[in-house]
Amino acid sequence: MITKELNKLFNNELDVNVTVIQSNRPDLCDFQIDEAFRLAKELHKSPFEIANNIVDKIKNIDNIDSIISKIEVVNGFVNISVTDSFINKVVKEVATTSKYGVEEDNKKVVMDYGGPNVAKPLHVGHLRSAIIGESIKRILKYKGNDVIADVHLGDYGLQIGEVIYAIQHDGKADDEITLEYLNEAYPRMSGICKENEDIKKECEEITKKMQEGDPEYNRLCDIICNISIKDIKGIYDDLDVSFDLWESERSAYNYIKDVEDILKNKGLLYESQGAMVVDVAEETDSKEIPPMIFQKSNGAYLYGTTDMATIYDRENKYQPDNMLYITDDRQSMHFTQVFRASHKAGITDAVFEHKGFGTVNGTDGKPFKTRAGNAPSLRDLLNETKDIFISKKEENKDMSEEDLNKIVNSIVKFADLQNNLTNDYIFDINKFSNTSGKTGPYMQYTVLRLKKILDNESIPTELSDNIYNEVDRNLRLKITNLCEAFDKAYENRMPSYIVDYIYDLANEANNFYQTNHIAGLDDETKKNDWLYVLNITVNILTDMLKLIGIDIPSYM
RNA sequence: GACUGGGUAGCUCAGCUGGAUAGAGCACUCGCCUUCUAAGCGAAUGGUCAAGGGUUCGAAUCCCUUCUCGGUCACCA
Repeated sequence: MITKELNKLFNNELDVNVTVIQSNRPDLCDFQIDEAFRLAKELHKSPFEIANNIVDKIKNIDNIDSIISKIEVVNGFVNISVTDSFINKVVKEVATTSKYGVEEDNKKVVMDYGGPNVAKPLHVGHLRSAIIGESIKRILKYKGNDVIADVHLGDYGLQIGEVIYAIQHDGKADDEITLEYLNEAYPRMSGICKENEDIKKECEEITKKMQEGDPEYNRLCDIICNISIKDIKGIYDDLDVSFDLWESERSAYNYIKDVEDILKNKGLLYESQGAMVVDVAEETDSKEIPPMIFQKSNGAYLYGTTDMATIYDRENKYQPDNMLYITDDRQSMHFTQVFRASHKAGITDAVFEHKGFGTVNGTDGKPFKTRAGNAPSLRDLLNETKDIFISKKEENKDMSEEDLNKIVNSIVKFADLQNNLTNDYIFDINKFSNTSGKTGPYMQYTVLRLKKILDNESIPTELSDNIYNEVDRNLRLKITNLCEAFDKAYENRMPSYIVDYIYDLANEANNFYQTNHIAGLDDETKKNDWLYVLNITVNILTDMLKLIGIDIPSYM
């Protein structure tokens, strides 16, 4: 918030455009302006001259002494330090403004994340889409946008055909179709279809007939979906991941015909190698973008078809400004095709965004697999994390399920979201169960111990002009930097910027905790000031943690 | 092969729309619990930012080349 205010103030007064940024040399100053170097060429003057000029102008601003305590030119950089009273003024602004001063936006956004496949058990790969998507959704909402989140189930594809094949060949009665059976049948069939072309063809045939409305296949599909969705909802509930819509591939089938007509009317659909496709290549492409396959040569529809139909449906129902997808980055080609085809067809003019995240790898750097060869289930991972956490301390055995769940979530989410989401990462259960250092539990612990101080005190509403020591000052400065961090996360759709901010703030707060004791303070002003600062710190930490899906347990 | 994303401390990663001395966590070493929760705090150690060249006042960051590891490239999602 300080850089924003200084930028506004300076650019009103200066004849050149400058940008104030956080200092990267805190030993020298609080803020800096690097513009002199850039302007040197433009203005044909030396950077030193320009920097001095900027400083002179700033020094002449009315009442500037109340804001800036020191401003000087060092090696062409303009170094600025602000007064304690100005820091306190901004801390008060942050504390009393709605959403700590984060400015609102008002777009309508449809988000598509989670994307679990019915009949396939959730594995660690699904963790990423769920928690990254959930966090981005909360960030978008916090910014004031109208967000509609759709889990968008994969419930009508080949995997269902494969499982139906298994059910029929295993001679399973309806009541014998259980979650355990599905968890076993899908990976088995998936393996068989890779080896056996004939069986694969049969499964494809079943899939196609189901999509064409075969009553028996659709009845079995219902059974499979009901069982699987119940399980999926249970896990998402535990992860505190929620959706406004539970639409799916299957629900998109209602709109395929409409989209097909539009494509035909516009002459965009044509036959190629037996399939019906939409050409999406553009002249500026640096690589070949193959056409989007709308309908397979055997008549069945694909992921791209249902995605287009879904886009058509969303446009009709919500007229969103943006449609945002959170999936594995390996799907980026698919989305390029779908987005282009949709814009060409004119079924929406919404801005499409695909945020592709990296793959979860094992400690060997290869896609994560258990010894049995399949990806480990999400449920197992969460349980194992919980067990390891409980084993860390004797008292943990007595924690409530609710608190344990909050901690397991914080461990898993904080570990994931602190990474740059576009990169792959190595999944290591030891890292995911770590509770000290840059981890979720560290954040929760920080909040709890600060809260303990506030518990029996009344929270002051006034803040004096004083700052009492360097640690105190650092904490207050960090508080004033929330808006910048938030906006960076918002604009880039990257929760990791918020994670970084929370971690830095918690670090400063723990530093403060260690250095400055409030209990037994005689100086009432100092005590009030510190309570004020700690209170706003706790509030910010709590709210920002909430944005990455982390709640504070009652005790730890 | 084309396109694309990586290669930064022993390990896992930040930093990448160029800025002053490259940062965290884990691990290792040393201090700090009669004072609000030690799941904490402080200090120390650890780097040719894959290699080479270029642009620039300034490069981990931008450009080129090479090496190396992933991923994608028409009927899976």
